[in-house]
Amino acid sequence: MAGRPRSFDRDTALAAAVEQFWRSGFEGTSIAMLTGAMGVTPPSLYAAFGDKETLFAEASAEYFRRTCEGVDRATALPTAREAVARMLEDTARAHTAASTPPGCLMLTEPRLAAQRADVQERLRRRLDRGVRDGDLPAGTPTDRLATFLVAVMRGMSGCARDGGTTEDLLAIAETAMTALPAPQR
Amino acid sequence: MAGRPRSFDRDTALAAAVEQFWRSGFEGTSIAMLTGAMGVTPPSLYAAFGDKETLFAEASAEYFRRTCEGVDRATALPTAREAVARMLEDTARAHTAASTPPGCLMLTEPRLAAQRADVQERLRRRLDRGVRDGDLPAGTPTDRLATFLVAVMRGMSGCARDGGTTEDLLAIAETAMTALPAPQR
DNA sequence: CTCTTTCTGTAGCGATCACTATGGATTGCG
DNA sequence: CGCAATCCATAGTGATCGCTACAGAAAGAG
Repeated sequence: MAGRPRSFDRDTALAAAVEQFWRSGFEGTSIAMLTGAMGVTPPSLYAAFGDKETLFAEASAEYFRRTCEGVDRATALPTAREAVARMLEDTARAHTAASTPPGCLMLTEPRLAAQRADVQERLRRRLDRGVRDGDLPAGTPTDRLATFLVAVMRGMSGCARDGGTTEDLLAIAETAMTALPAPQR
Repeated sequence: MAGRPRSFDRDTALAAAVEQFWRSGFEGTSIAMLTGAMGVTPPSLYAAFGDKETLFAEASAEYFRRTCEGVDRATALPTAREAVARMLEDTARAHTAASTPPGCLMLTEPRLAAQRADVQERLRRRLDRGVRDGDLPAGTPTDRLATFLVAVMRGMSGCARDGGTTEDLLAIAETAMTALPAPQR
């Protein structure tokens, strides 16, 4: 029943694919780049991950999973203001980390609009909770605010890809924070 | 001395190339797509515009020229606040115009970082003038503010590419305006 | 008209794209 | 061991990439 075991670690190879797609996007990444980065020959890649689209779906899902961990940690903070501030700071640092490609795969890749909408929705729900908790004034347009914040994070990603530093992105984050309505008193 | 005249209008063909690059970016646009959109065969394209990089340089320069017209109109407004508001509104409408592809070529294309830096610099200079005119408080971090505003516009472009409406982008613009320091009194 | 110059269309160049057929290598099971 | 199952490496599929050689068509100069 059991055949020859595969000679590479699937999770390690997937992580390499994530980084490659992160760096070059879906269209900019060729199978040859993937096999090189993953240390796997084309037939092994196709046997283990399916075609390029399927591999990208799995890689972007893994990326999204990691992203959501950070988002959940941020949204767990006591106030909406702290949650948003943490989220923007995390974004600034993650997009400019030396150990990973600049920018954000999820915010850059055209075909990941659904993931972006998901994050935006999580953000909006946290803002809604902030309104209920009194962190934000009643009547705060949480939907518009969430749309704005996702746009800002997308801009941060682009800035990082253009060579922007952590400080540049943190400055954007701080400036964006001034758009949050002051807490009700 | 004079040979056979070319059978197409160079400016019209260039405009078609601009739109094609605008829609699909540099890497996403093939010569076949360009020749199709421009109504020109490959040898004519190469004779009139050079290779793909050269054509893109000319097309993006043309796009940039049009963009700067709008930027200049906005920066000519009497106050920095009006200038920024106009610029963001123009951006919201331009990125969602029905007659052109969604989003912005200059803000989306990775290789146009120099043009982005140029616009950011123009914006910063207008903000500096605002400080001198008293439109903005003394000590306003105009450089950080300009970086922020370019990031927001880039986010608006991405939002438009994801299907965002003019209203969505105008909401982002309005929210971003609240990050501008109140005028000195 | 001929000659030169320039443009146009066909057709195809080598390279790379995503992807796979084939055959040998490596495992567990009996 | 033999057998079935699974994976690996070579090599190559047709399609498309950016780009161009070639030959015919259309203009002015003489």
